[in-house]
Amino acid sequence: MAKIKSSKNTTKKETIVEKASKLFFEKGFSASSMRDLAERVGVEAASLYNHIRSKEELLQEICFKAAQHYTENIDAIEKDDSPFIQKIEKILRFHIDQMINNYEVVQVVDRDWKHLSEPHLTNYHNERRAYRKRITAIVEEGIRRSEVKDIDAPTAVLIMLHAVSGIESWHRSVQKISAKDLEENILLILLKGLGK
Amino acid sequence: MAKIKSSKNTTKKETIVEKASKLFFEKGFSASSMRDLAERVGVEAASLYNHIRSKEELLQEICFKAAQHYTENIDAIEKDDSPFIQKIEKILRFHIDQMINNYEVVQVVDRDWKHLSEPHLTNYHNERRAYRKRITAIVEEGIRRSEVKDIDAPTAVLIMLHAVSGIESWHRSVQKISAKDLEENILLILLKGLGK
DNA sequence: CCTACCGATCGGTAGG
DNA sequence: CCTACCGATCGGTAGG
Repeated sequence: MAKIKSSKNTTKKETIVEKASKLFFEKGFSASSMRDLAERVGVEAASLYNHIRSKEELLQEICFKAAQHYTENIDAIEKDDSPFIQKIEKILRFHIDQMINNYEVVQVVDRDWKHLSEPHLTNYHNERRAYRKRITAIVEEGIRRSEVKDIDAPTAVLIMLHAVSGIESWHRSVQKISAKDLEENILLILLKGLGK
Repeated sequence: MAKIKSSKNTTKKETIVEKASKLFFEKGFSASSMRDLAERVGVEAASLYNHIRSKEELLQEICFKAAQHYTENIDAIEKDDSPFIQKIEKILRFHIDQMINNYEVVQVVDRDWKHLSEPHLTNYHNERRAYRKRITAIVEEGIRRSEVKDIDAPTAVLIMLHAVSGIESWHRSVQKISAKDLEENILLILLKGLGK
């Protein structure tokens, strides 16, 4: 009776995953119930299972789709032949953009990926580590070429990725600066530092 | 029969809160059950309720104790009459220390404070905002005195606090640098930037 | 501190 | 896509 709305370009499953991203973002994966989700989608809880296999499959979709997106970006940046400090800038800009425009997914992945079950948990963990290693390699090459300060590269990557994850709360801030100003401020801080 | 171990300086309740911090850190607040916790404490689930009122009270204890600790630190830093860039450095060092030595609590608070119920949720939210405002004021004064770059202060605070939260995964890293090196690297990156 | 137990809610299935 | 329902587990209480 109450059918799931989905335009030509999105399947019903995609609609469910999208609603699930927002729900999980708001309540966290574990505290979100399939009845919660069903209500937002506009059907009975049992009906969801015609489109998905389980609650966890939703988390899998969210995590691995995001991982794929990240991998595609780092692929492009590695091929790029600009200076390494610019590669780092591009990585930062990508993550800032993601955090501004796709923050529900990014936050859910970061906060709840540990709730994946095996073998997905190990797979995801490996993808995550591989991704960070690729960024670390770029930072290390930047150091070798004297484009980047002589710092511990893994630490720098930790700082870069987590600093940007803070932008999530920018969405709720009262005196909001523009997305563009936010991006430039973050780049200035991370590339040039707070001190004068 | 199976009594809760507690040395002279810790009450049974404190022992439970400590075990709860570790459990919540590992599984998240919502996915942690009181039966999980009871097993770690070494008693039956029902016995926990002789020491605590509810599961949520544990989260309250964790969140507000941490908040108090943060407030005490910022109190001291405000009284301090060193240059503002050094105040910022002290704030960073405090948070780095917390993340290294008290990471379970810090992570639980950051990830799960939203699961507090009213009026605790609003109280905690206000404390959090007030704390950030006090740091923002310090950054702004640093800018006014030309000790800090002319950046958007609220953004700088977001970056500072969240960059440091990334250290949590340092605990699980394979090639671990020392805590001291970690701290100096983070300060170098945040105060002087990645670029050369 | 434990045994025994409660009502509520969970993820998910059967059958149409 | 819904109604009806299942077994499991949840936070928490009564009573000793």
